[in-house]
Amino acid sequence: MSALTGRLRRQSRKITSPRQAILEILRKHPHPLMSKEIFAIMPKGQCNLATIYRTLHLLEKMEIVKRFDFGDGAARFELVGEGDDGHHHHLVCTRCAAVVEIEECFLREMESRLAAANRFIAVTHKLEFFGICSRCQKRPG
Amino acid sequence: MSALTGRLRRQSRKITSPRQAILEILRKHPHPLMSKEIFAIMPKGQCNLATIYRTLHLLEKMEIVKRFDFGDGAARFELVGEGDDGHHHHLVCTRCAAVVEIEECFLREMESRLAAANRFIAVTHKLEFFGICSRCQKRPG
DNA sequence: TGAGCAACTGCAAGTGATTTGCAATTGATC
DNA sequence: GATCAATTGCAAATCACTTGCAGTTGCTCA
Repeated sequence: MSALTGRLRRQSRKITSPRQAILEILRKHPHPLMSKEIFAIMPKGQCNLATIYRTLHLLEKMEIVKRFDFGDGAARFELVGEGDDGHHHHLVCTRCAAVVEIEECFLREMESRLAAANRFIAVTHKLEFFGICSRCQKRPG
Repeated sequence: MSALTGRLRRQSRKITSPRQAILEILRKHPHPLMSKEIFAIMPKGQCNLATIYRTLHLLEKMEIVKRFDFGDGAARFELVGEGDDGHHHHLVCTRCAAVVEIEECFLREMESRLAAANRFIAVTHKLEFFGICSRCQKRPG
């Protein structure tokens, strides 16, 4: 935690109580969270929703959090580990939104191949898997 | 084209002029198009924007078009070929939005692996590559 | 310790993509 | 050509997210 606040301070950003609260929630919930969810988890009145959006934006730019897109129109964020670039993927249940983190990613090689073949540089990718989890398979609907 | 209208008719959907116009535009532009773009391409007053949204929704449900998400907040649609499921990926320039279609997809095997390992069924995936195209590399900014 | 100030925050209004209620219109069927 | 459900246009409503602005609050430095 102090490492994070250190990074903030180094860029002359302030350690405010909303920011601490947001980081704390992200640390306690090692899952992709939407701004709205962070807001709901947080004790009433501790911080404005707009501030959560602004903070997440800042933390993303500082590479302290990573943004994920599950295609439902709401961005989700996860804390990035020390020395990690946060790159990984998920398997998401389309019924209940349960999320499984996926470690392996063998697409780096394909990135370079695509970059060379199409004269692109700085190629990255976004990949998410979707399906129906075992619990939801048993439920009707 | 008649194959498409046939599919519409079979589900007791009507072949209306807005729908024909939309399908025609998608056929002429084999690239992912946003609703807004389809609206702009279409001769003024030929069809309402809301109708485009509704039509694309319907066509997607009927698997006549496929939805893609480039992470910029606007959905894009492509016509799906006959007998094809439309599954493929793109390499998108983050500066000028140029799009390269990517045929190969070797993730089907990984899908089954993930499904088995996590007890999911009906696993699919969304994958897009992003980078900077050669033209944009030469421009400042 | 406290003055000074840039960085922050809350609030409310604004965006931009997409959806929806409803009354008028229009294909498809007979 | 009548009939009727499917469609459309229009305007208002959503939803996630952003922004202007005036009032706060961490940090720095004397």
